Amino acid sequence: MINSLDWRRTHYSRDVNPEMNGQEITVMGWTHEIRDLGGIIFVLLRDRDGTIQITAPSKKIEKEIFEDLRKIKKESVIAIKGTVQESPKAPGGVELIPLSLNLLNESKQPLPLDPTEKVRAEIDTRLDSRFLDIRKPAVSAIFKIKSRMLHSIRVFLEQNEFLEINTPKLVASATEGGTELFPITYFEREAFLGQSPQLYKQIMMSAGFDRVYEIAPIFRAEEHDTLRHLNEVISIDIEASFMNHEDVMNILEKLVVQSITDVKTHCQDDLDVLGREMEIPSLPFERLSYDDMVDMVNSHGVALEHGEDMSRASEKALGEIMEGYYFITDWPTAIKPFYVMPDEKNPEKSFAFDLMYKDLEISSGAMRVHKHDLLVERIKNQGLNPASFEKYLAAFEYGMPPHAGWGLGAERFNMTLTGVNNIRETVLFPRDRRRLTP
RNA sequence: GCCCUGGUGGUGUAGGGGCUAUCAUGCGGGCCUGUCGAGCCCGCGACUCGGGUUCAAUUCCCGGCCAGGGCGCCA
Repeated sequence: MINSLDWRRTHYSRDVNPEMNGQEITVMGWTHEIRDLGGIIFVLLRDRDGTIQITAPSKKIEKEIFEDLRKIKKESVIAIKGTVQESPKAPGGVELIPLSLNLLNESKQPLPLDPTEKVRAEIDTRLDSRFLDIRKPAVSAIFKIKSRMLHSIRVFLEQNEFLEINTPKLVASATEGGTELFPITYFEREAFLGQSPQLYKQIMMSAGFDRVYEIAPIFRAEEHDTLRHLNEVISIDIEASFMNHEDVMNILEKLVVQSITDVKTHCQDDLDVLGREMEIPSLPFERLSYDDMVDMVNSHGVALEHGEDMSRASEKALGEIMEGYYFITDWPTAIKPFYVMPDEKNPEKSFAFDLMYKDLEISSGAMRVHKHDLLVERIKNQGLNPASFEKYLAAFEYGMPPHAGWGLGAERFNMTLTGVNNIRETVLFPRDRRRLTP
């Protein structure tokens, strides 16, 4: 038996088909299952995209390979050189008859969880041994979809003339208000992990980059403990000049539809593994005003005052009424951040919107205040100190164009694509209230 | 942060004041040439921690730790 990487993979399991009958190939991966029937051994070799059956009849292969094969432990890393054999009895109508076996690395036993899922493990156990958990097709499917989702979003934004930017995640100020920040030590000073690229992407509007996007982590030190919050998530942010809230809503809904279409086209196998039937939503998404939303929630038996932010109960009620993706618009100015532009005709209401999927908020955005004096007034009204926004406010004094933007939660969007109900499922190594490893 | 529930072999579970602690999967060994949740036989492996009640605690009580669920928080 060989034990070093002096071969190279010629095919992934999914590339092998019955038409390749007789061809000699090399596959590499993990031993998913081993069924030793005495005179014949079946090994399921799993790689990134599937499995292929290695079939070893004792009479037809070298005795040494046969003996080595029967000793291999589950989840070991192997490479097999073999001959493709068309066979109606094999899964997928094709199997590989081994000519040579290369044990690249043996796995310890017993395993901390079962990658074949005969016995399911709890999320906590799974996250502790995430490397093994992700070997399961139903888990890796989520991340292949996430990869495609992010790819399609980048393609869409580039097609629409957005420039990718990178803004700092180490920030000085804890004065943006709202969420709790994670304090860190920055040499002799205190600093924080960034909660949002909001202020920086707005500054870029003044810098003349009139369409920007960033896909990057944001950090929030909230002690929340729910299925839809984490302390580190990926935010997909855009900001665009010479646009209002309607313009960026149009961009957002088109982006969502294009991304769904792309995932459906390229990740059908992964969607199948997840048992996910994807429908491509039609455009435009329904626009529901905040006031109408409150009335609908109330008439569904859940109390919500006009002017109040949504409770979980009201989100759930709305999720029972509304289908798929929809916007909530015309939010009360008072419950939105200072940089959101009030409607000049009715300053109680703002040009802010949320994008919902059933009962889950996946994005929020707005047309922004671009006039310096109004912005200062809004900062004061929210009990914040304009002095701590000095560097941000300066960008508004020398030609800040009107602009709008939004932030889309990558994991929450991924949840709507994959149908998983725990946001932890959509992050390789999630960070929540208690978990900081692996 | 609040409320509820739980913590039993590697994993997932049943149970319960004293009995060899149940089952599945797994792991180790054996048999088996078409398995595909393979099958059959033999074996291995566990009561979260501290304190209390009791003749006796894995079981009851209190506390800690950890986890699951719900809510709150989430510019």
